[in-house]
Amino acid sequence: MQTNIDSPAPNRPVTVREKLETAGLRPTRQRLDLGCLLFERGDRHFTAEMLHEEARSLRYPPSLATIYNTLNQFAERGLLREIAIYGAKVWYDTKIGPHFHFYREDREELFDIPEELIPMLNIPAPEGTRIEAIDVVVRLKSA
Amino acid sequence: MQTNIDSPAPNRPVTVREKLETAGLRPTRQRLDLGCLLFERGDRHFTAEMLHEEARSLRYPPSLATIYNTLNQFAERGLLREIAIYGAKVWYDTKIGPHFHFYREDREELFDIPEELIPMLNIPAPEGTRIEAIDVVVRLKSA
DNA sequence: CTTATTGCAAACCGTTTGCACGTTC
DNA sequence: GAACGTGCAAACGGTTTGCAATAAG
Repeated sequence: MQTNIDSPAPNRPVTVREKLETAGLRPTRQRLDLGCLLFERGDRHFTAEMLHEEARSLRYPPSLATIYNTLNQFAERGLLREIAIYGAKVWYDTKIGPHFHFYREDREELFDIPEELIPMLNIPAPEGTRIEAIDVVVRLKSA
Repeated sequence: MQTNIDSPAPNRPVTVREKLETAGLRPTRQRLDLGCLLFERGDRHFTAEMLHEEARSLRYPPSLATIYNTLNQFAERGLLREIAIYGAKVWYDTKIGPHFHFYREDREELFDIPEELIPMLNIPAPEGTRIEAIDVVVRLKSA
C-alpha cells in the first residue's frame, strides 16, 4: 500500500497533498509518490539518480525525466533546496532553511553541519544587490 | 610580442616559467601563453570558455581541449583554484589561498569577498576526516 | 473540454578522452 | 628517441526538451 493517501492530519503542519497544493502544483500520482518518499522520512540528501533508483520500488515508477522535472518544480517552489557540489551532480535537500553542509569526497556523502558548529556568517551584500542564498560546503577527505 | 619571455626577475617571486617548473610541468608554448594570460594581471576569475575566448588573441591559440587539460593540470598542482558554482560551469580563480566568493546570478560574475567581511569559519571536522577545503559562495541578485 | 503533466527518445552542453602528430628533454 | 603534450573529433554524463499520449480540474 502506498502512503500518499492523506491522513486526517492531527497536528502535523502539512500532508504531501497540502504541500503540493500550497506550492500550486497539481497532486498527480507521480508528485504524490515522490513527495511521500521525500517528505515523510525526515531530512534527506540525495541526487536525481538516487531518487530515481529509490522510486523503482514504487508501483508506478516515474521516468527519469519526470524525476528531474519534479525536482526542479519542487526546488522552484521552495519545497526542496538545491546544492551545487564540486564535480557536476546536483544534490537536493529536504531541509530548506539556511544551513551548511559537509561533503565527504571519498564516499560521495552529503550531510548537514550541526547548527552549533556554525558561527553565523554575517556578510553584507554589495551595493545594488541582495543575498539570494549562502552556499557553504566543507569538503572532507578521510583523515 | 608575446610576454612569456622571462624577465631577469628583480624581486618578484616567480615567473610563469618558474611556476611551471615548480609545479613539475614542462614549459610548453601553450602553457606559457596561458600562464601569462592568467598570472601576469593580478587576480582573475574565469571559466574555461572565457579563457578560450581570450586566448583567441594569441598568435597560436590553444584548442579548447588543451585549455581544459591545462586548467586541470594547473588546478591539480595548486596554481589555480576551482570553484563549483550553481549550474554546472566550473570557475577558476588565480588566487589560491582560502577565501570566499560572491556570485552575481544576474550577470554571471564571480568575485572575491573582502577578507574583512569574513568572520572566520571554524568548523571542526567529523571523526575520521580532515577538511580538504571550504567552499563559500554567497549568491547575489540585483536588489 | 481545456490545460497541465507524463514518458520517451533525442537534443544539449560542458567536459573528457582516444589517437595520430608534434614537441621537449 | 623516449616520454610527454597537443589538436581534433568523437564520446561522455548529467540534465533538458519536443512532442504525442494521458490525466487533472
